[in-house]
This record gives sequence, C-alpha cells and structure tokens, in this order.
Amino acid sequence: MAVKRSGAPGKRSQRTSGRIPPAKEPHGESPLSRDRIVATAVELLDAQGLDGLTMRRLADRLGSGVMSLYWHVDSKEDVFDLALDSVLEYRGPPQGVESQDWRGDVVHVLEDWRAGMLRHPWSASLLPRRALGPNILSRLELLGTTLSRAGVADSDLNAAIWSLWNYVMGATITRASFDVSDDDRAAGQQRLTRLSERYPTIERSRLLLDDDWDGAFRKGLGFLLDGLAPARRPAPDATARA
Amino acid sequence: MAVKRSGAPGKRSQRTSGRIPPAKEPHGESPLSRDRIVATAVELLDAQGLDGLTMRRLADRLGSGVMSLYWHVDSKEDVFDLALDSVLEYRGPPQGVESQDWRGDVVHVLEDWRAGMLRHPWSASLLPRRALGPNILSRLELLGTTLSRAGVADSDLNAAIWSLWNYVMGATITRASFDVSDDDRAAGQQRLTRLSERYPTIERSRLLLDDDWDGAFRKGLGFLLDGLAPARRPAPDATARA
DNA sequence: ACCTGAACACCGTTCAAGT
DNA sequence: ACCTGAACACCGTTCAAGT
Repeated sequence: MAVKRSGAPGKRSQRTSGRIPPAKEPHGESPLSRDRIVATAVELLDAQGLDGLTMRRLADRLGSGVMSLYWHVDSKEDVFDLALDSVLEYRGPPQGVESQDWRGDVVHVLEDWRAGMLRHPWSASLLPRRALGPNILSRLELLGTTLSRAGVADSDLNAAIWSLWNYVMGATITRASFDVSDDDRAAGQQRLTRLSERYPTIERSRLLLDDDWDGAFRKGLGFLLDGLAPARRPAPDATARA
Repeated sequence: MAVKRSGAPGKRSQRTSGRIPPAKEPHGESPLSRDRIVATAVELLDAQGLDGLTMRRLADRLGSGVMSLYWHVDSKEDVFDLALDSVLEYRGPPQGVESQDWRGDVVHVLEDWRAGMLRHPWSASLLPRRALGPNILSRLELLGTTLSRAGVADSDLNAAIWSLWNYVMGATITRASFDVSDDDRAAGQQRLTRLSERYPTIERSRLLLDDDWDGAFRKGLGFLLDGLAPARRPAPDATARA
C-alpha cells in the first residue's frame, strides 16, 4: 500500500534562487542543480511523454552520471512532483480589478488552466495522482475567490470548486490523450459506422468525429456555469427572491 | 511518436465462449487462455495497482512461463486494454421502460459508471489513455440515448455527452487517486492552515477536508444537469416558449 | 558538499527451440 | 497449436568510494 507523500520538503532543501548565477547558466556544462534537473525533466517529458522520462536519460541530457541526480533529488517520484508543479506555475492576472463579469472571470481562469496543461500534455494525467503542490493550491484558491466574489454561497462553494475541477481535469486529460492521433478517431468512427446498429445514437451525432475541442470545452463549461448561476446569492442590488 | 492502436482484432482472434469448458475452470492448473489471463490481470491490478501489473508476476500467478502469455496476447499494452474493457462491461438496466424522470435516468447511468470504475480504482486513470473499447462505446451510447430521449436537442447532444463524460472522468480519477490515504488530505489541510494567509478562501471553506465524495459528486452533477435542462426541446405537452 | 561506477533486483520482448 | 528458457537491452536504486 504505497503512501503518497504530500510534498514533504525533503532532507536537503536548497533554494537556488536569491543567489547570483555564475553568468553561465544557458548551456555549457553548468553544474548540476535541482532547478536544472527539473527544467531538463520537463524538456524530456515534453519531447517523449511520461514513459520517456528515465533517470538514465535525464542524466545523459545533463551530462552527468545517473547517481549524481540523487544528490539533488529523492527519487524519480520526486522528479515527477517537481516537474509537475513547475509547469503549473501561475502568473496571476490583474488581481486588483473588481470585475463585473463573473462568468468571464471563471472562464478565463479555467481556460488558462487548461491551456497550461495542454502545453505539457503529460501534466494533466499526472496531476490527479500527485499531492497538491503549492501552484495547484493557488489555482484552486484563485478559483475559490473568483466564485466567492461572483456570489456563490459559502455552503455551495466546495461543491462548485470541485465540479469545475472535475470538468477541467476530465476535459483536459481526455483531450491530451486523444490528441496523439486523429487517424485513430477517424478509424474509431469508421468502426462505429460499421456497427451503427449497435451504437446508433452516437453514430448519428458523429460523436467521435467532432474535433472542435476548444468549442466543446467552452460550450460544456457554459452548461455548468448556467447550472451554477442559481447557487449565487442574489446580488445586493437585485430583488431578493429565495 | 507512439501510435495508439484502436483495438485491432489481433492476429489470432480466438473466442473461448461458445465452447463447453472442461468442467475445471475454477482453480487447478487449467490451461492458459486469453480470458484467464485477463481475469488474473484484473485481480493483480485490483490488488497492486497499475504499477503492480507485470508480465512476470502475471505469469507467476497463472503458473506458466512468462513467454507463454505472448501466445494469447500481443503485448502488455494489450493486457491493459483487455483488462480495462472487461471491467467496464455494462449489464443494461430495464431498457424497455419509458421513464418519465430524465434526470434520474442520467444520474443513474453516471453513478453506475462511476461506481464501476471505483470498484477497480486503476481503471479510471487508465481509461482516457486507451482507445475506446466496445463497452465504453456502449456506455456512451446509453448516455446519448438517455439524453436524447430526455429531449436534449441534436445540436447540443455531443456537447452534452462530452460535458458529462468530462465531469464523470474528472471526478472519478480524482477520487480514485486521493482515496489512497486520508492522512494525506488531513496533512494537506494542516499545511493549508499553516499557510492560511496564502490560501484564505479554500482554507476557510475547508476544501481539502470535505470527504463526502458521493455527496459532492451528486451535487456537482446536479449543477451540470441544471445547466443542461434548458438545452432540452420543450416537451410535446409543455407550453412552447423560446 | 558534491559526484561517481559497480552491482542488485528487477523490467518487456525477440528468438530459436521444444512438444 | 501451444509452451518454454536463454538472452538482450533496458529500468530505479543501494552502497561504498572518490574528490
């Protein structure tokens, strides 16, 4: 029964930030560092996918021996956690402004989230398996404040947050996985057509051929937000009506 | 660039069904068969999780040499596909009845789906990575017909199906992953509390402590269905309006 | 403080045989 | 038709050393 560690700081917590780099970070044979390892891991994951990340390959790319990595990093699991969190960093939007458009705000937060994950297709499927890192927590926080400011009642807040989380994660994981090959989907639909007497409804609606992922994401999100709207407290200036 | 095969029948498609078993399937050293391999793989996955499935361990459990498996099965990937689809089998509900309660119907379909995946926690996270097997297609078909019968317009049908799919997948994957350890969530919330100035909203709402998964699932699904309701065509007997 | 190679206990799969 | 062991090219990580 593997127990997931929730991001314990690790034995040696060395932060590289705050010290001036020796003016030679770009390439060259710079010394190993936690940050460099994580950055290279992300490169490797982007290029080769989840299975492509290997401690040995990672060391190769860094021009070091495999075991050198283990000085900076606890395990391969650790590398996954760090890579994931580094990729989900969020540069907040103009937070000061009190927007009037709550729907637009929520949509923006979630589309940014989705886009961030799709830029690193391995990240979406990795995320739910891992402990929630600081960057994920701050995205959840942002979602929470946006919804709260939009007027969602406290008693509905958690359910609202999780329902949006579920929607975004489901959509993004699905999209990132299917995106591998469109031929596949076409082949799938063809198979469907051949079996149209078994799956008449989704065959008729051409469910597997619809490739407007962004549009479908927005439309479905619209449904969910429509359903969420009544959960909002009546705005101060609106007529109260249960 | 790994290409996902969409369930091609494989070189040797041998169906065991339709022949009378030699009256000794239960244990004993029955001969290897595709079905026996798949069943044992599911056992192993249930017991040890995704990483626990190994061709070598699988062969051990079956009392055979490793390479014997490869006669019945193309690869480990193949085993995953077969195990997944076998677990998602759907014994349809009383299909004949024309229910009046479209919401109840949809909720039932989706809760059954979720429950099925949670019975095999590895299945949810595996599903989106794989080609859609026949059993998944028939669940999508069932969802489609239920929505269609409920009156969802054809032009909204695909978006409605995918939004519900996204929701169910996101919820189930999240639940199946977090379920490993509750201590973790508690620890997470404690860390949150320590950092409450950074995440005040979700700290206050105790987002990470809420452990009523089933309730949250149903409530969020309620939001989504509320939003979906207007997408229905006015029922024949209702007053048409917009 | 940081890096290393040898070694261990594993993997999935190819291949050439066995019955 | 079905099963097998040896072998290959990999894994992550421990350990005992090196500087």
